[in-house]
Amino acid sequence: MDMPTPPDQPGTNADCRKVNAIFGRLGDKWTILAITMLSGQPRRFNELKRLIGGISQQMLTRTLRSLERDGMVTRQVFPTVPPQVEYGLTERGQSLAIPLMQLSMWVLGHISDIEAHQALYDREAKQQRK
Amino acid sequence: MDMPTPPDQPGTNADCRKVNAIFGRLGDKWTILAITMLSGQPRRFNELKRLIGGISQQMLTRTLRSLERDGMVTRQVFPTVPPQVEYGLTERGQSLAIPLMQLSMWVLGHISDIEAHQALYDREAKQQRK
DNA sequence: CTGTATCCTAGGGGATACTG
DNA sequence: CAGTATCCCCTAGGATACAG
Repeated sequence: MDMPTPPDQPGTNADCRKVNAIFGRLGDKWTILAITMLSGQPRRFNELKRLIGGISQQMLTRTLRSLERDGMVTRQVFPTVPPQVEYGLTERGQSLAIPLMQLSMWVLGHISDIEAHQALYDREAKQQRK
Repeated sequence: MDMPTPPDQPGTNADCRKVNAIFGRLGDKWTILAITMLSGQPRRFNELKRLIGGISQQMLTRTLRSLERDGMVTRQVFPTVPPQVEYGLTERGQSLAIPLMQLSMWVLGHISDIEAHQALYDREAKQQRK
């Protein structure tokens, strides 16, 4: 019984919020790459690391943990002598991969146009201020 | 003729990189919300601000500038006495909105499952360590 | 091989005040 | 009303060292 009006901001539709939270995940530096590399076949930790390329051990661990927490990825440990851990997409992870790939395709199809537009924009901006 | 092997990291497919870069944009705190609010009809600055809710003036400006730079959004200034600026989606912006909405639908359809899985995961993790 | 613990930095993002 | 300029904080993410 405290807040008169702003308990929930105007257009802050709860749905939009949630969607955005997940997009934040997907948009982080490695998540999409990881999902992509896992679609099709399960992969071992270092195999993933090589495939992704440029990711630090720690970030790969973090990324995979988050995905595991979301139920997107399974983690199976084989207690062999040098321990092996295999990661794979869950059903949910695979179903996510579908709209994800569609969006990826859109980006790939438009990326050169976008980059051209950025270059143009930057050129105009530079001229304006000097 | 310099670099023997690592000029481009292993799996660092250039395509994946580019897709990821755009996803970083989409995943930032406000971009998706802004695109969503602009789909359907153009909006004025403060109108957008109200609709989105919780966004600072500066972040709205930055977000819109980025979208403009990418050619997703148009900006039209009406030199009225209190200046008015209207933002709208370009054709490219509208075409992006399509796969974006599909992904949003996926998230909305799975968000409760995901949250449940997270809660479960957190509970198990907590028990394990204490 | 896989994972955790530290430490550190760059930049995203908020608040506020000021301008045309 | 729309936008810029400052200042400041917090956290994503890298490097490194260590452990099972």
